[in-house]
Amino acid sequence: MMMMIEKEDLGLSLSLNLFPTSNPHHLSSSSSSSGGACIITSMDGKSEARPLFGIDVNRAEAEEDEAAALSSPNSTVSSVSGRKRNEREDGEDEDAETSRKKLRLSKDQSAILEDTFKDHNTLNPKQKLALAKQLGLRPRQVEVWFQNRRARTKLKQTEVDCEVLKRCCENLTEENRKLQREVQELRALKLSPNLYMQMTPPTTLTMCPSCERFAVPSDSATPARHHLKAQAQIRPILGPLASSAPVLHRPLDAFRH
DNA sequence: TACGCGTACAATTTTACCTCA
DNA sequence: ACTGAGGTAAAATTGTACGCG
Repeated sequence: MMMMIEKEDLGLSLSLNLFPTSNPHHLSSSSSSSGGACIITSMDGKSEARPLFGIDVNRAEAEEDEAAALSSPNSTVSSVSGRKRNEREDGEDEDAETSRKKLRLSKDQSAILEDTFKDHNTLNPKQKLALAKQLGLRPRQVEVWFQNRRARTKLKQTEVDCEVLKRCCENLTEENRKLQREVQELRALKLSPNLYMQMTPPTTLTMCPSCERFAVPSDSATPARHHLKAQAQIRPILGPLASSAPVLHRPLDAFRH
């Protein structure tokens, strides 16, 4: 499974080239082969007669779709209502088996689509039509590819965002742990007053840049708004323990008891 | 304002292909 | 070597929402 995941990384749908073509536009299915078929022997040993590029579904209406793509850009589902959309193809109800054969894009097709997607992740009708023509696909297929590609991109981005948030959460948890320890240490110091009087200020003692005073327990009990803001601003200079805002003055709460 | 059309998107289904027992 | 089950990615479908003329 891992191999597959690597191979298909980020939807770079580089399918196995079952239809090796020397022709860059390779679409061996183009013109001459429309309606033709080849015998495919798959890895699992099955052999089947399969239209080149699965264009039984695809190729048949390519031309009429091209015509329709501009005037009534299609192809798109919402414009087909009233009857089942998978029946719209051809009108004639050929074998249900072949009516939804899935096309596997060739490497070249995928590469071209990817390149185009890099430039713009949506297509206007003219671009769609041109690309479809270039690839020997139906405009609808190009459209679907872009839709799915956008979905993959979004999913990937969501995963990245999730990972960032996860790390952020871990950092905050760790910092919280450190601050809790600090609180405990300060409490322990408070229990021995002599030591407490001689101690150096705690690392989290903050100074308000607007009034230039150190925050003391009484201040922090009813902090003015600008104090809170100021503390957040100067926090970065207070050392490694002070790296995130949400728990700003908590350690000082320890002095209240 | 209602309506039809075209498009994008989310969710889902279907298909092709891979790995492994 | 062959086969079927299970899993994954991606092509395709379906339903919905939105903007525009």
